[in-house]
Amino acid sequence: MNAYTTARIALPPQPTHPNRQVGFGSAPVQPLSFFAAGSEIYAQGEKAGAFYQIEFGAVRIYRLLADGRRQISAFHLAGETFGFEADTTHHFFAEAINATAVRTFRVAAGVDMSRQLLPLALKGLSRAQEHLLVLGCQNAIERVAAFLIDMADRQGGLRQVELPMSRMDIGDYLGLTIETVSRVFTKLKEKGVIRLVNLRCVEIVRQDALRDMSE
Amino acid sequence: MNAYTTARIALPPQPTHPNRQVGFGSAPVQPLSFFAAGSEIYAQGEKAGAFYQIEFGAVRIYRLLADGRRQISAFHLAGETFGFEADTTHHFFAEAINATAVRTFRVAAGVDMSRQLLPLALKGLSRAQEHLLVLGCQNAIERVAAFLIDMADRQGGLRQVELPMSRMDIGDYLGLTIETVSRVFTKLKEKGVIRLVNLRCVEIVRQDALRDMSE
DNA sequence: CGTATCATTGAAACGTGTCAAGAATAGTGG
DNA sequence: CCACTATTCTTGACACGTTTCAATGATACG
Repeated sequence: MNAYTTARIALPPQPTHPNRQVGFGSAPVQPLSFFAAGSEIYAQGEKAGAFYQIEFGAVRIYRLLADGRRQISAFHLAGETFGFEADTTHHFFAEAINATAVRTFRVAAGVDMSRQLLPLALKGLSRAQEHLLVLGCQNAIERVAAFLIDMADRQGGLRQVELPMSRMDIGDYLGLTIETVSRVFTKLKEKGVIRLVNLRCVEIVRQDALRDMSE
Repeated sequence: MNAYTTARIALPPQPTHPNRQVGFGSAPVQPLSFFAAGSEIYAQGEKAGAFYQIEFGAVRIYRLLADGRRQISAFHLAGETFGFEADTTHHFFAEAINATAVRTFRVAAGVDMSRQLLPLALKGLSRAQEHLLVLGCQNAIERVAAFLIDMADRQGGLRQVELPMSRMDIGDYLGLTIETVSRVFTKLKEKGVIRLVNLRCVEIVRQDALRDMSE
């Protein structure tokens, strides 16, 4: 058992269904599936064959190395889509970060979804490549800055940015330790670039400065 | 002018055409285009709208940061396909590493290529995500080991692996400096895991050991 | 209110980067 | 074909950034 599988519940709309078969099979209506914070949406090695759109909440997509190191390849927020694979098998884990609802779209055998999936795949590819640039070239400050800018943009460019994930998640996404992430937040705060409204909410005080830092 | 744009020629089959319009427009036949070592196939910001299959040679796909740092997001070898984008614009540079010939497939306006492109996009996504794991979690030795294993697998799993790219290219791909790449090669050599046949050719002496290292 | 979890901060260790020199390789012209 | 030159690669010493380890502080939960 590891820290990522804790599943606590206390949710918005409906009671949560840890059972992730909810909504599968009944093709036309695509009902919602609910996931508690930390619960698994799918696992590496499982059979793929559906994609998921987030109604509310947030999801982390990750892989594990044999020794437990974790790389989060993407976060997905409300409105975004994830879960399609090159293979018929999932190569990643998907977990709800918070209380999350997803709409599941099963791909029926024999039905060609290329037209719908290609833009999603290309979007994912584009994001992954952007992330490669960050991990391959940038130092801790630049990585955190890029992350905050990205989160802000995806939340409509508001000054207040919600961070649904923990420092550990951010670290595993950016290839840094939680201590380094924490130190960078402190440094950005000291420079007056951001303000920590609370642990999970950042106010971007000087967006220009942050953008400069992110490259 | 930078080191990456040197274009020297002395080629296999036909005379090289530095003009990369060769083969475009003439839809049905898809003739070959030739590129000298270091020459550009397309640039960031250019209009996209085609994809390319490598007949022979090797290609690097990369982005640049404002200060000149370069992230190579992928290498492509003979038989592989690259060049499609989420957007109508290229977000990357593509350069021939060596003397290279590519077959260009123009996507005519209004024609739906989703069915053909989706598997390619998913393959690219899968590769990018694998690479993310390497850059996000692994140290220098693990990165180089993973790189060599990948190159070996893509060349049919032979003991002798050709490395068409320079140490600088490898470094920019793995998020390391050329010095670190060089030191890791030396260390792997000392451990008897690889043998440097010459600068651009590695013999994998103990594949098991290398695979262990790559994770 | 007490306890577990998560985040911050500090000091020291480690790995990789930087800078500089020398060796090997490839390309050029006699 | 050989020597000359430019480029690329290797190696070493040192600097720097990030990680590790450990302790303290803040926050969420029962």
